Amino acid sequence: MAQKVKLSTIAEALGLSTATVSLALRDSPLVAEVTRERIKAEAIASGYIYNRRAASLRTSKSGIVGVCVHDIMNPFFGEILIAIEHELDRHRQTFILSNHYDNLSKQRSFVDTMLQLGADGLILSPAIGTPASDLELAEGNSLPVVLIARTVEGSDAGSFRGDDSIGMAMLVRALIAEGHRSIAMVGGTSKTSTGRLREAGYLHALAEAGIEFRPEWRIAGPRGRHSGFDAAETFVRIAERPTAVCCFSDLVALGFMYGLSRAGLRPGIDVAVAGYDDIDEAAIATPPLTTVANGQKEVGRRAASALLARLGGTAFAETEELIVPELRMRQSSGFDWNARPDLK
Amino acid sequence: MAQKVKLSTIAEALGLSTATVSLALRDSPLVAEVTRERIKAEAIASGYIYNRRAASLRTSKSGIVGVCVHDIMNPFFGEILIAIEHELDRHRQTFILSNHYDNLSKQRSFVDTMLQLGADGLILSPAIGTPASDLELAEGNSLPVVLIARTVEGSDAGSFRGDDSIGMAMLVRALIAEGHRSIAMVGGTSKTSTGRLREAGYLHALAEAGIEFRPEWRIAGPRGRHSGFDAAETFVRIAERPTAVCCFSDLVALGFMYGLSRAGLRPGIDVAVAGYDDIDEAAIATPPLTTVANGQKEVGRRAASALLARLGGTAFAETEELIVPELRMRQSSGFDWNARPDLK
DNA sequence: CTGAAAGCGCTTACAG
DNA sequence: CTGAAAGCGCTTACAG
Repeated sequence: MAQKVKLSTIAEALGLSTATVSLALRDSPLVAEVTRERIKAEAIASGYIYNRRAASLRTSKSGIVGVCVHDIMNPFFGEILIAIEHELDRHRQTFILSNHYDNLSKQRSFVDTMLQLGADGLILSPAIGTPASDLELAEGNSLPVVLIARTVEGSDAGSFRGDDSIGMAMLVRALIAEGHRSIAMVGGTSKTSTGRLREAGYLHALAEAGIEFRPEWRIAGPRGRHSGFDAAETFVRIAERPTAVCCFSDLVALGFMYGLSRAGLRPGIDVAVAGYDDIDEAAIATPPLTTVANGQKEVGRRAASALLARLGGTAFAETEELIVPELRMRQSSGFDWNARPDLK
Repeated sequence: MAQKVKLSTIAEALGLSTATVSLALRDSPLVAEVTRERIKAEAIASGYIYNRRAASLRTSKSGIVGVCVHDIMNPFFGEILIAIEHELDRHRQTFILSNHYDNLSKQRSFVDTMLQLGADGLILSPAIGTPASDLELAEGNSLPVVLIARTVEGSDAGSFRGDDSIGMAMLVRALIAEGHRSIAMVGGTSKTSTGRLREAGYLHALAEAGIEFRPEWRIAGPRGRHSGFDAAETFVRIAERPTAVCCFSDLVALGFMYGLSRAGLRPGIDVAVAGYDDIDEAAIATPPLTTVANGQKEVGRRAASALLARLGGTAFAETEELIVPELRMRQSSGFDWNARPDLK
């Protein structure tokens, strides 16, 4: 390791030119097979390390895809990210992952870094308040952008996600079918498209069934486990407590169920609870969580494929059709009417 | 955005040299203030994007730090990563995050990519089976490595982590103090230093109290929520069922508690359960989880500081001292002896 | 099938 | 305080 090994080191050792070495290392048919083998052997023997920065400077391709979401620790994104990773790996793209925590300036500095590194593409779950011009800045500097989970108003960047309003409406309809006439919604914010659409689905299903919505049923805000937990405190203080609660996400629902228990209420018995996303944990939770499968894997796979197609210059291989949500009924919504004879 | 703007574009527009522009943009005192302001204004006006690849090729500094752990979705790592991110952000280093899923060849390809991109440093939670030579390869190519959570035998790479054996021993002693004489340990593997050390602490505390360890008490393997859930099935089939269980991690414990409930046993009442790590969720879980605080924030902060110090050429600012664990007693370990009169 | 030469966009001594 | 020139390590036409 005394001296850094570069193409020219190999070339000199073998009495060849750097051009030949470069071609051989990338399996060009232009180089005779014997020569290629000699070169590869020498590269390994000498501990050669390919300098991507130099190559990238020359070719203006970096093999890097940037991925930025609110929170990589959120299992919802985790499942999407695994699918993206899988897809990008297959195409030997390096991916750079980051959180923006819904902080616009963090997201901007990420996009900036990607621009500076010459990333080939971007997959974004846009931070709250992302203006279309931010996406145009990237696109304008030949950095294609694909969106996941959320949309950005006024932008024509493709977005891959589930059908949030339909999904939430399906869920609320199912709760109504179980006999519930007072249903709260916990979590989510109107600042995101996801929040707006799920709330719209909730309100739509209520209206459709002729149930009059009451403002105190809507506890907006929570988007994580901890804030879901805290929301239970607000919930138990509602004068005429709803018999069912649909949450913005599974994470919120799981935290909310912890909060109900803490308050002495049994989820699934005293209060019906439902989540959204069907993350891995939902099926094993206590009680198992009723939720809506939101196609995370499909979202990740399609977004990555769409981006790769754009990089390859191919026409959009993937459609932007919304992924159709599926209901997962489990015990958390199995409200026990016998426990509340007053409501019968 | 018609033509790509580079240093020379700005230089020409202003009738200056690229050298001056380059210096001005990096706030060199060598450039007169008026000139600097003119240059900066022009850079912004023209939409100039700094090309880091070019700069990095020239300076052989990339401003990139690679971070690779088994699973970024694991909240244990999540908490470490936040601390690392915070520390690196302050020093304007870009960090590239990746999972290796304890797959050695994934880890190798990550290290390789970092080498190719000319990363300045690496923070690694080494995959199972990582040989010291893998770390030497990186170091030998001037890529400094700092370890978190685990150690690598035969390597002198600094490792930042909690004192696993002491922590687990403390926990088991506490369970013994509550009156338990039969304590199982669920999860973890002897293939990692963490697994070996926590098991050693467990065995040590038993021996110390004169309790004879029984092989069926040790359910090795699980390291995630789902496998913790599955382990409960094995646990309930133990002939003389232990009254307490200490788990390899909080994630395992949380899954295990779900599993116990599924099997009809009440965690904290029928079986005392404890975790390890004190992740955020532990305190709000049902029941709240007894565990050991493992200093994730401190691990992340120290590891990042140590790496940055090495990059800066400073002597190691952070010591490699193990972080002292702290007990967090909560209700999950509050076994109700009255529920099992046979054991009194 | 192989080589010589230019150039990607920066930064860094070195002059002036 | 500013400029001319070399060079980081690749790849890519272009010759031969």
